[in-house]
Amino acid sequence: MAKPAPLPPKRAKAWPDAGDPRVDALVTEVIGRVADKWTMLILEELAEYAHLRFTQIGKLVPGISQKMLTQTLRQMERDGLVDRTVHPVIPPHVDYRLTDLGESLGAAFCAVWLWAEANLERIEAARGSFDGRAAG
Amino acid sequence: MAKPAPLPPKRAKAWPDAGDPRVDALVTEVIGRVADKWTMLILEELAEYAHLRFTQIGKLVPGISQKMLTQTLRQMERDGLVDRTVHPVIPPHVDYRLTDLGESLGAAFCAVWLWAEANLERIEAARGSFDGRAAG
DNA sequence: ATTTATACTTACCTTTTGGAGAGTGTATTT
DNA sequence: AAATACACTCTCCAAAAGGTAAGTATAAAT
Repeated sequence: MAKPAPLPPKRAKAWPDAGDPRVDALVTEVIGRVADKWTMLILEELAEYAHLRFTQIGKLVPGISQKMLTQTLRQMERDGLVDRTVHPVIPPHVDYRLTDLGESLGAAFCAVWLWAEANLERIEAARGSFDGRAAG
Repeated sequence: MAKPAPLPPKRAKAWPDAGDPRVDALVTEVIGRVADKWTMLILEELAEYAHLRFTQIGKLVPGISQKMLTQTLRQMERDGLVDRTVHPVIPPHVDYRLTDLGESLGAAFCAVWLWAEANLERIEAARGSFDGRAAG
């Protein structure tokens, strides 16, 4: 046949419905911004310690560079996830803590974290069998 | 002072505890892999339609290129999130559907999706006030 | 006979991401 | 007198992500 296949019927929805395309685009953008490696790792540390200073976060998050630390914290601040408090003393003293919004994201993302933890073995098994099939 | 500041006390844990560093690293890797833009968008479409073909997904996910579509689907298959069924006919016919693992990730990620949807306005407001402060 | 549908792969090129390392300014510690 | 703590910023460079466009094979529709 040289005619495009029609879409199958939708399932009963178990997912927030894709309504307004502008809202969808924004949601997508927000998720893309928020669901990244460094943001999640910093979020976790701040969820654990309530308030931390710049260099402390740098030590707690393994492998992060100063550049990424600054950049990620600025983004999180801009998005309203963290509060940044500057104490104008010498040497400088800056505290970071989660806002209510940041806490609620932490709570939501917790489910994904738990999923990853709970399904690590299944994922590794799937990869093993996939790679086995591919490589022979 | 020229001595490093000590860490503040930990809070009561509301987060899955960071235990074994190897598990942590794997969880982080899995989250980094799984929580990306295209994976999430494809996941959503497959959650909505149960089974879809390659070009159908391409049309449903706005802006995705063939390359990214193939690449992301392969990764999802390798990680055990989707099943790929090839019908050896001409022209080729390939169906994609979520596995149980994929469905469960969709369920977990749903909370983040809902969070983003629910807090869009707060995020935009935060950005507006941040940018306002910065630009003067 | 030409176009279209299907599900890709491959090669090339641009954009984005991110790491390394040096610089800033001052006060306390050694 | 020299090093350290702090919270960055800036520049340069390498690597990774990702887009575009062309190619593949074949049968059905026009």
